[in-house]
Amino acid sequence: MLNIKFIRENEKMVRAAILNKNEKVDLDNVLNLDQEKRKLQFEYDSNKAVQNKLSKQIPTLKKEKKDVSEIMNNMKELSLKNKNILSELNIVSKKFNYAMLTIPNIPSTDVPIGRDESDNEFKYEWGKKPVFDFVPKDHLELAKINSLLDQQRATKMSSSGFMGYYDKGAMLERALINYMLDFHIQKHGYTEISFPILVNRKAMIGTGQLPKLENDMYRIEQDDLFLVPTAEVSTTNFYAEEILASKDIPVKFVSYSPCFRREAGSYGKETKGLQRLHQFNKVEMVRFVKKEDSYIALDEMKNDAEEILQSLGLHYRVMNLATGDLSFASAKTYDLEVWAPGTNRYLEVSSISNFEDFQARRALIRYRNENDKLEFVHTLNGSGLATPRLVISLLESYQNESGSIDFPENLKPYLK
RNA sequence: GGAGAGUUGCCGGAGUGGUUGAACGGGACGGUCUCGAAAACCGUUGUGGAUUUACGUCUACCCAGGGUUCGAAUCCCUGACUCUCCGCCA
Repeated sequence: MLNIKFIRENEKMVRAAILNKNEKVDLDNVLNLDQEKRKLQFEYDSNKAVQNKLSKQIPTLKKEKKDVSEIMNNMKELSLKNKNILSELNIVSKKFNYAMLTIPNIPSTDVPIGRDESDNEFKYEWGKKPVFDFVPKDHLELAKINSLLDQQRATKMSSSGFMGYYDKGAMLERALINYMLDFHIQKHGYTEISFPILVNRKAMIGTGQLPKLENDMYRIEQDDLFLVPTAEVSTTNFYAEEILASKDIPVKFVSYSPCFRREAGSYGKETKGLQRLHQFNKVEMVRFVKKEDSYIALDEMKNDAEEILQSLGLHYRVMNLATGDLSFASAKTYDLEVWAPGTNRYLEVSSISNFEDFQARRALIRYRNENDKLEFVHTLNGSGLATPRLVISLLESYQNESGSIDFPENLKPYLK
């Protein structure tokens, strides 16, 4: 959520952000509601002031045994009038609050302006594409040869878009999760947490998935709970409605969770095999930092994620997302795209984002600064990493001509 | 799922209709005292909104949302959560 005062004073910038992010928001409506709300608030406050003042006189007058019937009658009228104003104010406030939730965050100044992912800016790459003296197979062929995946049975018991891992495949995935968690905990100083993957509406609004993406989320109607699309939701909401002491931040959390995405309308879009699933596993990093530190933290987190890929010897490139590809809540996002030689594509395995105070305003996460003043924290998160595409890249990068796989040394202790 | 108890400020805890943003105690912060510290004493100590150049003023908030009333932390209704006991259960 943006600060309404900021919106009033920087209307142009907000309009540009909405346009560049391909969002459809009626900003005029927001500004009108804001004005109307303030007008009603003023009316209510000044009427209430009169009412309170008169009301305080009543007990004294009564003690002096004076007749209060006339003043009471006047008060009745005043009170009724103000109640009407209040109910109007409540209606306008609700509309205003909702409208505020539909305004996206403003992209940082060094985010390239562009329509979609084709405008993402290439920053740099690490390693080289592996060279094979045979035609590399894609991960589905390799999985078949080694009996690692079973999509048919997953679909049988669930529905399309779900994947099953079998034998060494299941072990590999579990190994990766543990490997990455240990890596971030031991080498990068994160604290592991594990919180519900079924969360309420408020939490989903807090991190910005709602109201925009309701159709892309799995929802338990009976309880109005949502399956998280990422551990970001439960991890960032850890501190919702709390005030942190200056000494308690920065906070660095890492959390593993399954992630659920309906991906409504994305069928046929590079969905083969492990590329795009309704359910997948992911290790997620989240940071809470002071506002002046968030861009340094963003770079650190990008490195944290990169080191996983480096330690596994996988070639990848780093992209600075263009405004049109940036998520609703993000101010700046780096994507790490790992190379998959058999699929012959770069695959996104990590998004690392700085939300500045956008999520903190929604979820009400604040801290006391050195001067004891309350400030909104800056929140960040980054995948570290998502397993399915990492599995694709590992299988395809480390394949032999026979179809067997030689996993990197670092992973071997986890594969026993 | 059944029965009961509760939810007040940083914490403990009072407050059952009127000047209560909230007694009292603790903590924290500032000051006096001291070579320094402790003790003692004095003072300060919430958040949002509106308005103001500013000092300030007004308003809202005692789990949330409604209601009664001239007036609600206090009465009524609905909901959430916590605790205790019983049932069920990995």
